[in-house]
Amino acid sequence: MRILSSDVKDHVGKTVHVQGWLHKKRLLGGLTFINVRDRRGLVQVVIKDKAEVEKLRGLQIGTVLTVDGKVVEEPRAPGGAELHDAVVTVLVPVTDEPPIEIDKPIGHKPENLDTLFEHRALNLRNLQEQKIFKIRASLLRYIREFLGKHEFVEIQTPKLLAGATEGGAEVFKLDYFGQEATLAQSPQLYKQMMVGAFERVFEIAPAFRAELSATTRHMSEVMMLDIEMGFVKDHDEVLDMVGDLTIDALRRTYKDHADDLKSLNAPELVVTDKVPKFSVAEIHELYTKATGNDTTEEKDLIPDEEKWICEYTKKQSGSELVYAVKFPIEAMKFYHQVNPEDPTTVLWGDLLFRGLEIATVPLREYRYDKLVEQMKAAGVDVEHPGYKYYLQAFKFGLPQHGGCGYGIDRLVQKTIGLKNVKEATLFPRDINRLAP
RNA sequence: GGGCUCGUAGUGAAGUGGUCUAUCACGCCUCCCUGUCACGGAGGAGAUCGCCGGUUCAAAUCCGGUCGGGCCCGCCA
Repeated sequence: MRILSSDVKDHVGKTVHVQGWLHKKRLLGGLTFINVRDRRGLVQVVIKDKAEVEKLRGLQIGTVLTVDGKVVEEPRAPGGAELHDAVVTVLVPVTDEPPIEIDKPIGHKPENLDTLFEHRALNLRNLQEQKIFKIRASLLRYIREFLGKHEFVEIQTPKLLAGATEGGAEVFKLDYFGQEATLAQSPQLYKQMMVGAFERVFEIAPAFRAELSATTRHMSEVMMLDIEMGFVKDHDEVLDMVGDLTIDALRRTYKDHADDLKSLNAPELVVTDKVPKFSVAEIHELYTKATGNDTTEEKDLIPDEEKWICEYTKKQSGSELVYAVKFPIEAMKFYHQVNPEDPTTVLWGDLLFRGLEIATVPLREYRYDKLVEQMKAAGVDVEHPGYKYYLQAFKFGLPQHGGCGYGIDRLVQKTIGLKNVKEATLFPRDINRLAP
């Protein structure tokens, strides 16, 4: 029966069978140490028999093997135990030298990332690199658990669309049996329709954007968390739900992955029980006053402002999370709700974390006539199949609702403190990478 | 779409007109080594300096083009 690396120490005195990959060889003459890697980590094997060592001659890191050996308690061994009197059986010999080293921490300098992604399948055999994606998996689990507890139904919506989208980002176009289709840049319209069925829905799925952006925070394929909830009394209720979700997921991650985060040099988490809110106008004013760089005419926040307000809030309120709310009407999309208390702004908030926008959190226009009016004003063809069925949901009754589009890759990036969003992505897609 | 930058063994770096017949570290190969854990020691192989053209007595080094990266701005579910 197979014993996993982390359980070896529980079998002192017994002979156990481990399976894994050859991770490291250290030959010291009459004594050889090898590390075997499995899904739990590493186990150290001590080999004295020359014939056993000889089985590994010419075999490279990555060789798949089994080891049968006696578990010996040994304070000098990592984990406190190791295998002795080992019998090695090679299952899949690897003779080619790997193109990158996998048993040492791999540098994430920007100019080296291309090499890492080129050899991603091997690079992810590095235990340090794996931690990023175990943390990512946990974040997603905590998010699902939070939303499940709050009675959100997880849905999946189509990614092949009939051309129309809610506007904004550039879309990928493709041939669909002779007609033009696009790849979804967001499940926006579908999740709103589903409020009419389930009240509260969410989806975790890829979204595709064809922008020619080449920055550390953009990719062509991103993992989006989309949430939509009905019967909300105001914008704050939506902002708080998304804020609470984020705080909960971050706190749990920092608790459960404390060691991993530390070894990845993640910053200390500084959050409060509620995410502080500033209007865009307030941020422009504060930033202009503090830096002398006048942004009061900007419709959106500039990247430097996003960084600045995060640092400001961390200092003033002890929160690395902050909301920018009440965006100017010039920036609105047709599905946003205009602020009834100030028609020059829309009820739309951006959630910022450690200097980066990670989610947009608006309240939707739910009144059919008002929505049609806003769509027409935006130049949208309301008879187009991409919009017709969307409007049907409103015509037959949708309550006031709001939600968010939330960048999972960016959340992972910022949680760990990675410089580039692509480092938080298994196989990133950008303007010049489509493989592996 | 605009701007700025970088391409040197498998990997990461040094070298920015001549002493470069290109240096170092890791990895790889051979040998030595009984407590390694970035093991140590001795030796060895491995690079037409991204590609094309130009300037020059002389180009990894300067210039132009090209291909491939990176970073920022714009744009942005």
